[in-house]
Amino acid sequence: MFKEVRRTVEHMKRAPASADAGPPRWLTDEEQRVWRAYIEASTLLEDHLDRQLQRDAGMPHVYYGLLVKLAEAPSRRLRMTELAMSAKITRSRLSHAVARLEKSGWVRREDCPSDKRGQFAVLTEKGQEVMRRHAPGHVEAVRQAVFDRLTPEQQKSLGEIMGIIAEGLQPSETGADLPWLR
Amino acid sequence: MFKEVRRTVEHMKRAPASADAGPPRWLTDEEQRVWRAYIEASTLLEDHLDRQLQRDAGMPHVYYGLLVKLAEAPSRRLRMTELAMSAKITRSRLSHAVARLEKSGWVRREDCPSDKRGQFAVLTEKGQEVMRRHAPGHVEAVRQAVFDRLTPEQQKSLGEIMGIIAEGLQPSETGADLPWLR
DNA sequence: GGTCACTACTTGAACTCTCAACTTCCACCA
DNA sequence: TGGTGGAAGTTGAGAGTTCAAGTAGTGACC
Repeated sequence: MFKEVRRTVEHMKRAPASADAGPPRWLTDEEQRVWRAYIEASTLLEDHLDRQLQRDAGMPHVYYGLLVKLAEAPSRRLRMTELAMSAKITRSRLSHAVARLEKSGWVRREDCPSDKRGQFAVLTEKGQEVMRRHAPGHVEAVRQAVFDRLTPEQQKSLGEIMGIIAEGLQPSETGADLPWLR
Repeated sequence: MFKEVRRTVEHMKRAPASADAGPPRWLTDEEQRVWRAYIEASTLLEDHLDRQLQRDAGMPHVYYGLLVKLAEAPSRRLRMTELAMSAKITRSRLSHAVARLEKSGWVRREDCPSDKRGQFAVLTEKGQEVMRRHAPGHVEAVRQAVFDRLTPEQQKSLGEIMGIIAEGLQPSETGADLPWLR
């Protein structure tokens, strides 16, 4: 992915005032193959699941994920920020999403009694019904695209690898740039 | 991810006229952990790279990927459909994207001499310049988020796994629902 | 050489997401 | 008790994406 760029860059003079840390650590050919495979698979997979869910359930994959989180939560309700955190998205994105899910009748908002700024997103009966109806199709799509194609070792590996990457992107330090704190 | 849904579904009567193929093959707890890790990592990673590139280079990650493809291509030009195929996106999405990249001066369109319906997307000098300037920062971001955290075995594994998934999502059959044929 | 199915690409509207305000409320502390 | 800084959530505008429909050109067949 960076080969041709490197060719262009390598004969370039280092900018004198540049405050970077040494020469760019380009990806090796093998690393490039891995990275390309990742980009292609994740692009195709997200497209595939979005399309399946949009067609069958009338919502994008992320929105479906929000309903799942709510279904898993005690009393099928979660504070907005908790939900954003759990879905790894910004509160703004969530606000818009919940507005739309509310319009579809699958989620409703409730005020938080203990904190007047707070809002709960609550899965409605209609929301549960839509999940019952479409969960099987969705799991099947995930299976076909991912689990049916991987050996148990590869599945284990995938979980470990993605766990490491996810962890690395949400450092515990204060001031970390996490979507739900933006 | 599907546990609570299962709980709701399992005591449900099978719809008599349903034309599905047997009971839903729910994900096991372990599969759910893997899937959740994948969703979280890919969400966070795409957010991270989008943000880095938007801040530094003024474009989203996908658009940057298009410039990379063009930089790698002979004469730094590709037919629209080839580019869409190589980036795994729809031609419509690409049309809009190229329109924007053209407005920024990083890409220009050229007519195809041999097929009057055809268009080339061509990386401009300004486009090459923007890549020279921002490739190092982007590679560094990818390294920090992914390669620096994985062992060589994990990297190899990741490449194989994502290769399998990508392959599975672009079957060679005619009539396959591929984004760039939509 | 006419027509017809198909290919290449674009377009506009509806939808989603980002970014930067903005409102409201909480917690702390003087 | 009355600031004040930060937290919770929303909003609107602009950017990006999808979907369905459109234009225009190709090529194969009769």
